Amino acid sequence: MGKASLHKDNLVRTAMRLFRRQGYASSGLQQILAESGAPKGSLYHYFPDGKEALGEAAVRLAADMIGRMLRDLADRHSDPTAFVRAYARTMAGWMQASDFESGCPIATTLLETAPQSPAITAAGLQAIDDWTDVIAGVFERDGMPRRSARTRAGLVISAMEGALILARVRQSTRPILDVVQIASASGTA
Amino acid sequence: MGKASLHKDNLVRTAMRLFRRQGYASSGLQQILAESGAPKGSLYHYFPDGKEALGEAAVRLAADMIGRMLRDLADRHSDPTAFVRAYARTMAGWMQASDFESGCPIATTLLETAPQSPAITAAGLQAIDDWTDVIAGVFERDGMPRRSARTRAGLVISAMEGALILARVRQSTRPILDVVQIASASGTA
DNA sequence: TTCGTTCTAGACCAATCGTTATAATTCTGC
DNA sequence: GCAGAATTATAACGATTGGTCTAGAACGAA
Repeated sequence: MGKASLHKDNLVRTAMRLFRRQGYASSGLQQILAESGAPKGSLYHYFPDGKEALGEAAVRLAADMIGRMLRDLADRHSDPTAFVRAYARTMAGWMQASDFESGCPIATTLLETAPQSPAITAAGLQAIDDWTDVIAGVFERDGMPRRSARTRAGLVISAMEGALILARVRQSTRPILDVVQIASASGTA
Repeated sequence: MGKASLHKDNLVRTAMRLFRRQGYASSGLQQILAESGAPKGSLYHYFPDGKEALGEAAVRLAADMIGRMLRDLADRHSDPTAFVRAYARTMAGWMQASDFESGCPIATTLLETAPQSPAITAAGLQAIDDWTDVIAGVFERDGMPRRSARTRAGLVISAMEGALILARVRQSTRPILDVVQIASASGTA
């Protein structure tokens, strides 16, 4: 047990990478197969429901990755501003490392499929809920009321998602780093 | 003169609508042709460079639409918070009217093509620059220094782009309406 | 009417799309 | 070694992809 099927993992990882860079529809199963190194016949064995199931798995994997990263940062930073700054710096680093070709690993897929594909949309919803929990927790821990903390967390996610779009178009990490201002702003009426 | 070719306009309009809802790669030229009502032979007559040129035109049309809307709201609202609130309400209305199927008319296309396609990326860059000008103008008019105003405008755009993603996934206009808080927040260190 | 331009139809291209079915292979427990 | 399950290869499916080419229809000006 625990093998968790190397080939299956490679398929999902490769799908995530390609969906992130070039989108869901543009990434053919052939390309995913080829770049993952998984055997041709293994795709429909591990994913009998085809591409949509692979898309869902890719979104779930991405959600886990980001979620783990956020939890790690939340453990190391009690101050919300410092936390969001670390978050922004991490994403900016990824963006730069990809030469501004890869942003959020779920945004493109979701925009192409939500809400038409229930499976992928549900996976995306869980991802956003999970991230919201973590980020709101940091604000709450700092004394912010629960409801405000969740709204603020949503704003951080929105701003980050948008910033990852602007960064690719502008070919600059500036929009990403500016997101930190959301954390330190005072609440509104 | 000024006919501006009805068929060409219909092609671009239809392309914008479809790219917005289902993405750039998922929208075939056949579908665009069919839904636009334009003659089959007219596509490559008006767009000899093919789909990419159509994508660029769609992005430019969308940029114009949003730009005009923003300028109209900027004329009617001198208070930045009121302006962003009106902006958010407009976008929320569109989102709801489309049954949460259509968000930003350029985001999906850009995520699928930037920065690989220089033409589409350039069109997207101009769009964002234009919107930034309008929004920053409202903040400046309210007394905010120019640099801060432009940064804040970028945050509003980022937050709105991200909120349009979250809205589709959540099937709720809440994330969009929350963007107004960006306008009324105090600046940061 | 005639000429030249603008526009459109239609056939066709090779390539790829996601998917299915069947058969062969490899692995695992006994 | 044998049986059965898990995995993989291969071929083919119909549909569609974006793009090209040629022929001709519709048009405007002289």
